[in-house]
Amino acid sequence: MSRVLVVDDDPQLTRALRITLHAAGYDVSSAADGRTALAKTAEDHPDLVVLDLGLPDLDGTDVLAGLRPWFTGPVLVLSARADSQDKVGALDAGADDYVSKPFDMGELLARLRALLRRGGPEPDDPVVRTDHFTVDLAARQVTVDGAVVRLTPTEWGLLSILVRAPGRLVGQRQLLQSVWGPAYERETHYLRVYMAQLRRKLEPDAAHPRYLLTEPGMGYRFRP
Amino acid sequence: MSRVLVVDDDPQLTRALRITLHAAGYDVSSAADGRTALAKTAEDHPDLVVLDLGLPDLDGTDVLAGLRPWFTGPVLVLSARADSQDKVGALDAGADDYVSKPFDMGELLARLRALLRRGGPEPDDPVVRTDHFTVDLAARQVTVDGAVVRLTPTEWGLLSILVRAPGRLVGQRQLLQSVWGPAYERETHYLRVYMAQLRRKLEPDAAHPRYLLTEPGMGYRFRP
DNA sequence: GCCGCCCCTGAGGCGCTCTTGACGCCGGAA
DNA sequence: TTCCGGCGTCAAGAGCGCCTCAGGGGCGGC
Repeated sequence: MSRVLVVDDDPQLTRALRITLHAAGYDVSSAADGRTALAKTAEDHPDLVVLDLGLPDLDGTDVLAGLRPWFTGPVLVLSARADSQDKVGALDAGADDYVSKPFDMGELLARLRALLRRGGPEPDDPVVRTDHFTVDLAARQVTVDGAVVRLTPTEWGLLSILVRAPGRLVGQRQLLQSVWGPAYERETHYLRVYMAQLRRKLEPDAAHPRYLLTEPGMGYRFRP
Repeated sequence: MSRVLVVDDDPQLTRALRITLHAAGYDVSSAADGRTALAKTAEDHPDLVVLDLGLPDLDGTDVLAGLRPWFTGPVLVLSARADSQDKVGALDAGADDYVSKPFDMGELLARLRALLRRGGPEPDDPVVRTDHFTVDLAARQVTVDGAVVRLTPTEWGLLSILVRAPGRLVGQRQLLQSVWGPAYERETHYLRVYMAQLRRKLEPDAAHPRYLLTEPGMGYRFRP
């Protein structure tokens, strides 16, 4: 999960942010003044910094200036001042967003999500490779030994689910629900037919699958 | 110089934004409703979209939904509503920033700068070439074997989306949403008619497409 | 008002995909 | 051993998606 550094000198607000962010699934660290903030950012390399402008030792803009030359992640500025002039200053100093206090926690979280979505880490390598075939999830294309192989929509639906959970067992019910819909939970025969087709198209030896494995009574598993 | 698309149904505000943004050095185009917004974005591919949520034809969220699958630039949402719930909804629907009306023009400009700074320079090669035809996305012109070919607006909308995602499969829903609007998601027949026209105009052998490929049941793909 | 272009709609035909059924194999339980 | 449930394979029909061709209607230019 993403790591967030909270910089604020108000222990109460810091605590509230810690709890909320942690509950939202973030890995949180904090700093109470500007120097610590700079040091911790250099040390931890967080994915995002939440920066309060009112700090005891340094002006918030100075922290921004110290951060920006080398820190490439997004910075969200918190401030008690709602003046447009302050916002413009902070944004032009390198902040990516500016939220005035008091703020709504839900909105803050949404803004964090938006920032992380954009700047965030490359969303998992969308290409899955094995020794015999590759699956390009973004382009929706499958190649076997370098040659493009055409899949039907149903085949693709099945394969993409399995491939997105490499090594993990995917239950039959889950596969049927995702590909055919909730009404088809019991049609396990469909799975057998289409898994056979996928194996014929992808496996080097369809009779002895190396990548698309059956877990009898449970479901199927993609082994990279 | 960055290109900005302003989507708003209030002519007065649109005009004010046009003037201010132009004075700030941006290249501005505008749209007064959702359908036009989607079409213009697909055609012009601006660097940034300023989107008012209150539009006459579509809900602003629908426009966002139609944009997001393929438009990678930042979207700044304008809205008369300051409710946190609305902000969260828009941000999670894919907006990168949210500004409530009335707003300070200086702040808006600062936020635009912040968004564009992060989005970075668009290294998009505006000319796509194949052995048989050339698509100039900036000039909106297509040449086949050196001769200029005229496309209708709908044909161009379709082609430009496909050509901007070379090698990638583009779903029929996404194409219909982007070119015709969210209400036409099911009209797959439109796609067939216009793909046929594009093939007649661009492909060396329309009956056996080399560049504009059909993926039955899923969508279409441009193969460079 | 007339004309041309563009968009939408419909009918027909074809190929392919999904679905369904029948059958054999295998391992475990009775 | 026999029975049985789960799995894999093969095959065939129904139905749907796709392509082509053609025509009507709307809108803007002249």
